Amino acid sequence: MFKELDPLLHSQLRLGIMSLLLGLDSADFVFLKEKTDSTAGNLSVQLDKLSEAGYIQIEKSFKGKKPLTTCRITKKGIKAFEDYVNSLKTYIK
Amino acid sequence: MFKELDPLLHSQLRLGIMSLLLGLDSADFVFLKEKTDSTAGNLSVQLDKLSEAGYIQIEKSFKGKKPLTTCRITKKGIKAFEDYVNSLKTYIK
DNA sequence: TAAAGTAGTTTATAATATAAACCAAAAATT
DNA sequence: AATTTTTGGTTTATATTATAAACTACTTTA
Repeated sequence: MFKELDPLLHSQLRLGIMSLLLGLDSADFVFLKEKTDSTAGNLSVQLDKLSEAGYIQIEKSFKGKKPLTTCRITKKGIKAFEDYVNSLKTYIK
Repeated sequence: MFKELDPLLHSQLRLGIMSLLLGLDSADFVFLKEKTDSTAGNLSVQLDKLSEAGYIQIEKSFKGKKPLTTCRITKKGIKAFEDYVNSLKTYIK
């Protein structure tokens, strides 16, 4: 009947992050924060969860003197997103 | 960018309930429990929430000697579901 | 008549999302 | 040059949620 919805992706903010990353080579913390209209704290936590699940890869460096957190979606993340969308389709016709 | 996802519908079980009710005139508790593969407790709670939001209408009666809980989606519920699906589309392309 | 099943509700618990508070460094202001 | 503000985050606390467990009331079956 209905397929399970990956709880890691069934979250507004995490889904937004993944949606953005899917269409880009990479995105940094500030960009994601602006596009998802989230608070830094919430974003930080959700990025960690996606990273721990292996759905994204996080690289910390510096841009000049400022910290720079760069995120990329992984193959596993792409697969998970696709599966999630397919599962969703069992609910929305 | 991304539209808000109605938190009342952004829940696996409640979305499943609404999805079922959308395609039927009505459905009873036992039917919904089987189709959504949920526990009675969880189903009871989630039906109440949908009902309190005005997304469904619940009617309690008896079928012979057994209690019968019949649910129907309301116009408001249909609208909310449609809005939810449209919002989702901003995330899944 | 005792045990098991049906159709639920209520309550407790675990997980989640989110915000608030915090930190270190850099940049801007006085 | 000292103080304030901003930037780019992390950590911790809180409120909400989902879920399961426990319970109720009645019915059916053995």
